[in-house]
Amino acid sequence: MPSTIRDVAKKAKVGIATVSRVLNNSPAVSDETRQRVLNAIDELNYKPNLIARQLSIGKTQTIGVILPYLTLPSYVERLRGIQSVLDESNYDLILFVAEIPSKRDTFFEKLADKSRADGLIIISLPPTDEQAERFIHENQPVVLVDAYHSRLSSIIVNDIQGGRLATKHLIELGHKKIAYISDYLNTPFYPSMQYRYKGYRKALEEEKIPYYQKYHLQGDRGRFYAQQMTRQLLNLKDPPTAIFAASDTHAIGALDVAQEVGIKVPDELSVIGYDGIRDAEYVNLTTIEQNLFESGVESASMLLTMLREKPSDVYKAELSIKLVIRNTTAPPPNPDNHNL
Amino acid sequence: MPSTIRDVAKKAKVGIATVSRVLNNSPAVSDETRQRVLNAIDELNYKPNLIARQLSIGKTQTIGVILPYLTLPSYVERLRGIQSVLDESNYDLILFVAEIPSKRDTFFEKLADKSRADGLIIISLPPTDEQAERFIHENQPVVLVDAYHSRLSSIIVNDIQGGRLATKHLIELGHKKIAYISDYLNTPFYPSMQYRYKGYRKALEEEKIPYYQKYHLQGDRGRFYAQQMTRQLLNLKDPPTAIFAASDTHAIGALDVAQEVGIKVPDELSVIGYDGIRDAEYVNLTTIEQNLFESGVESASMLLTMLREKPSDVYKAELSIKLVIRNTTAPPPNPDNHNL
DNA sequence: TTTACTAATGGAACCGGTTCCATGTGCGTA
DNA sequence: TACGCACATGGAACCGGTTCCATTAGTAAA
Repeated sequence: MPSTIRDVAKKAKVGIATVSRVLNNSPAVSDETRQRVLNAIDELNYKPNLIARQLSIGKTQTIGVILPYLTLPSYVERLRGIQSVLDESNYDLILFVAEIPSKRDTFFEKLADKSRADGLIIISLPPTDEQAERFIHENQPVVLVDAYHSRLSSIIVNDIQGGRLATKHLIELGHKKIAYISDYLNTPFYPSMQYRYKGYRKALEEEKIPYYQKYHLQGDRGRFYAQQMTRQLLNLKDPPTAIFAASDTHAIGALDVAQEVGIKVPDELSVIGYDGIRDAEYVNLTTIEQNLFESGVESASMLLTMLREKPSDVYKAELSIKLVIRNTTAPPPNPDNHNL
Repeated sequence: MPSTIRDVAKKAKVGIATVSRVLNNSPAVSDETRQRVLNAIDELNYKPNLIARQLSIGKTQTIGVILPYLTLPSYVERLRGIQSVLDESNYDLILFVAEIPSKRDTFFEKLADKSRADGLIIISLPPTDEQAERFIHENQPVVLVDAYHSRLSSIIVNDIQGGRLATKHLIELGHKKIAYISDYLNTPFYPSMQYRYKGYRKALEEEKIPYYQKYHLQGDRGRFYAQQMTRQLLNLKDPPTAIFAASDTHAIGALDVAQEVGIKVPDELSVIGYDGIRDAEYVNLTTIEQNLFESGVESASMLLTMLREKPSDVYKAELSIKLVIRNTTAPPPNPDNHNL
């Protein structure tokens, strides 16, 4: 029913190759012929068939994005960044949400070859060596965000550094009883939680602050479980004076509980988050800000560059982080712990 | 480089048609032949080319989703619902975010014909008559969510009813000074805000509560502007005793300000939201809950049904809403306004 | 005037699947 | 024994673009 390039060619009394040239802005067409073709296109209300074009040139003009969750704002922020770049390009975005680990493997498999997407952006889902090998073998360009593999390009944040920075901030304020709450550290998703934890341990060690097992809690993902962990911490005989939450979502859960039980933040309890989601600003949360939106922008730009230039090496970029001090951290309540 | 159906045919010593039959589980292949083909596929590590298939059958196996923002949780929730259904189907999801109105038109135009997607789900972006006509003419299946057009299928919420319900709840608690805050009502996005407002007016009228212009504020989208509007309301000489916020995001902004200026919710000020996003539960917000995730599920299911059954009529579904009473609404402070 | 080169153009092959249609084989039935 | 039919199967055409290559015309150089 819809008209094809051959209809246009017939109407304009030219060959199909010429129509194709006009469509692709080839200079090798005379102005007069071009105009005839354009008129014919107009009259027939012709729209080129994208699929046919894709088959012919062997590209999908599509970028696949794979991420673990849509429920957490940090992923959505990254996605927004990606989307904003792709929107300016000729690439469409297909979205895959791998809420359970088996999906991740399915998606990796499904997208390994180029038949669905010309390239992939993978957020917080580190591929196995075997999977990475597959991408390389199939020549499928991949950019990892918040995940790392030596053979693939990536945009990462120095989470050890970030964890250290957050913990140091609390130590400098005079805290000694510093808790760390996070997702389960051994999940395949969100490996950065582990690095943040390493940074936490490192800072404690450097500053000769003892580490207490009881101040280190892990739980299921999300604000609700962060609340539970916080309750547990605050119920200790010797509760922490500060909580380093491995994500802003965790931190907000901690703030919920503080408010609920009437503990004043930051006077009685300091809370520092990590990520820099929008809500962090709203609740005035001190946090380690990694520019999430920017990480999406960077990853998409990197991938587009790779598609354009087909580099033989992988790209590695590290995004900067910064400590943003707001109103949820302060020196601990008992003055004998203060710095001078 | 990758092997094709002809390679497989050669290896298995069969015709290409037979290979195709095996790929498509046609019963018209003998077990023995089928096995030979499967072995060949295995040996060659053959993967069918999706694009070629799409061109051949004239379908993209892709659903386009167009939504205005990724910044607000309500859209993301709907998207999640859509995603969860599509994930179980053979359809991929291409995402288009129309942050500015001109993008909306571009996307509508780009996706009007079937060359990029077999069907569309459009969230909160009502098409013009002309655009709707275009979809119909191109035979492009469309499901609108939180938007309405008589000639297109849609999943809507009775927002007038919802606005009425919220307002009545406040009135029944004894409030007479009830404010309404929302986005600008005349934006092309999020037309439901208007209906909620109508419901608000209707309830006031029915209960013979006077409407005051000063209690009706509009502003830019988002929590921040909701905060501003709330400050403005609370600074009135005769401030409202209750605020009906047109979205939970607005309501949360209102709660921020109440806390900031030390006004107790719900004792001194009642706040009711609308939507039922996750955060509403966290902050214990009384709200009109429309099942956002469910609306996504429903729209995707509807679209898949349409693709399967090619109905001549449009589908219209209305999702139910319910009042969820939590801890942000209570009778107004001065007792003389109470019900008996 | 012939030759050489460039510019504009058309036809055919190709991308890798699906599917229509023709062919061959084996079996039951008249 | 001949006929008809169902079942497997293969070949070719097709989907609608892109592109290689050949052809023609026009112009500058020899």
